[in-house]
Amino acid sequence: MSTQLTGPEDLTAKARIRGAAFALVAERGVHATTVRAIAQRAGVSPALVIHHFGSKQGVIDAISTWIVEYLHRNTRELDRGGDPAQALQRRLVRFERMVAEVPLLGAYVRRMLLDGQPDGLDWFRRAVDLSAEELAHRERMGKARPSTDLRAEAAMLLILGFAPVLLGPLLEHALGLDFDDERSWTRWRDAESELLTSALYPGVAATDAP
Amino acid sequence: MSTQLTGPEDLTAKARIRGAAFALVAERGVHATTVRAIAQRAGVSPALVIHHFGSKQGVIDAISTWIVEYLHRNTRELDRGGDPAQALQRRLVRFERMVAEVPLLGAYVRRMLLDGQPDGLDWFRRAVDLSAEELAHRERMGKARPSTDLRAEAAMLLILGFAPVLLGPLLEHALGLDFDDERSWTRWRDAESELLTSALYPGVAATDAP
DNA sequence: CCCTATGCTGAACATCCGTTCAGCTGGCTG
DNA sequence: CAGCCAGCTGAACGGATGTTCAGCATAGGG
Repeated sequence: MSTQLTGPEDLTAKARIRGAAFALVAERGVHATTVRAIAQRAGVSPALVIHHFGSKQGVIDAISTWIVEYLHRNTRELDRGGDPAQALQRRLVRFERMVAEVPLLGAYVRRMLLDGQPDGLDWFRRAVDLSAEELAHRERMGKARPSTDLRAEAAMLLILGFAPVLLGPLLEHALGLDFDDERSWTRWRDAESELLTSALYPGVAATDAP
Repeated sequence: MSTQLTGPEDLTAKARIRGAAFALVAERGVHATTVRAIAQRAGVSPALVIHHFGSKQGVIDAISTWIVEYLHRNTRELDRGGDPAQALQRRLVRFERMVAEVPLLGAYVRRMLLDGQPDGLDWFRRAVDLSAEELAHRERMGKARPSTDLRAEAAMLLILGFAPVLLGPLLEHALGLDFDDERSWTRWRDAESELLTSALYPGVAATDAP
C-alpha cells in the first residue's frame, strides 16, 4: 500500500533521472534530448546526470536496457502458457495493455524500433521469431493455410498487430483514430481479424464467398 | 545526351545544396543535419546555404516540398490509367522503381512519414484514400470480399505494400533481406500476395484449402 | 571525535550550433 | 568604360551543448 502512496519526489535521484530521460526521449528523440533538460525535469543539476551515468550516452544506454528488460519480463512469461496456439495473440494483447499503462512506452518503442538502434532491431527480430513459431504451429494444427515463405508472412502479421504502436500517428491521422481510446484499438483489431480470417482459416473464407 | 554527362560540379550551387541537404536528412534526420555539414557536402560556405534559403528551416522546407511534388508527379499520373482495378498495384510498383532509382528516397520518405511531419501525415492519408477507393472498386467487381471497415483494411494493405520502405531496416534485419537487391522486393511481394490472396480472392482460397 | 565516502552543486570549459555582416568577385547592362 | 548586382566567402556573434572540477553537506564507521 505504501508503495502506491509515493510520489516522484520519493524516488532516488538516479531513478528520477532515468524516468525523465525516458520521457524526453519518447517525446523528442535522443538527439533533441539535452542533459540540462533531463536534469531540470528530474529536479537535479546537470552535473549529477553525468555523475550517475558517466555521460549522456550512458543515460541513453541505461534506459534502453531498462526498457528492453521490462518488455522481455512482461512478454517472455507468456510464451510458456498452456495454449501455444494463441501465444502471439496474448503477446499482442499484453503489449497493448503495457502501452496503455505506461503512457510514453508506445512512443519510446516506436523510436527504439525506427531509429535503427541495435536494441530495437534485435527485439523486433525476436518478435518475428516468435510470430513465425506461432504461425508454424497454426499450420500444423490445420488452422492456417501452408505458406511458402512462413517467416515473411509472420513478419506481416506482426507488423499489422504492432501497427498502432509502430505507425500510430500515421494511422490516427489517416483513419481519424485515437489510440489513447480503447475503441480505436478495437476497431483496428476487428478490421485486422476480418482481413486475415480468410487467409488463416480458408474454410471460413469459402463460406463467406459470394 | 549531354545531360547524362554532367556531374555534381556542373549543377548550380543552390541545387547542390538542396541535394546535399536531402541526402543528409535521409541519412541522419533533420535535427542531426547541420548547416555546416550541408555546406561542406555541397562544397560551399555555410553562409551561402543561409543566403539561398533564408535559414536552415528554409532548406528543410524546400526539400520537403520538392520531394512531395516529385512523388505526386510520379504517382498521380497513374491514377487516370485505363484499368482502375490495378491502380494501387501500379502505384506500388512505380513507387518501388522510384525508390530504386533515387538511392536515398526510401530513407527520406521513411523519415518524412515517421517524424510526424504534416507533409508526411497528409501524404499518407492521401495514399490511404486511394487505397480505399481501389479496394472499394475491387469489391464492386467481386474481386474482394466485402469488408465492414473498408478504410482500415485499405490502410493495412497499404502498410504491407509500403513496409519495405516504412520499416526497411527492421525487415532487413529480421528476415535477412536487402532491399537494395531486387530479389528481396520480389520475395516480399510474393509473400504478401500469398498472405492476402485468399482474403481478396475467396474463390482461389477455397481451391487452395487442404 | 575525526575521517572518509557518498550525493550533490555552481561555475567554468571548449566546442558546436544557426545566423549575421562587411566585403570580395566576375559578368552583365547602361 | 562605369556601375551594379547576384553569387559567394571568412570571420565573427550569441547561445546552447556535453563535460570537468573543486568544493559543499551529511551520514556512517573507526
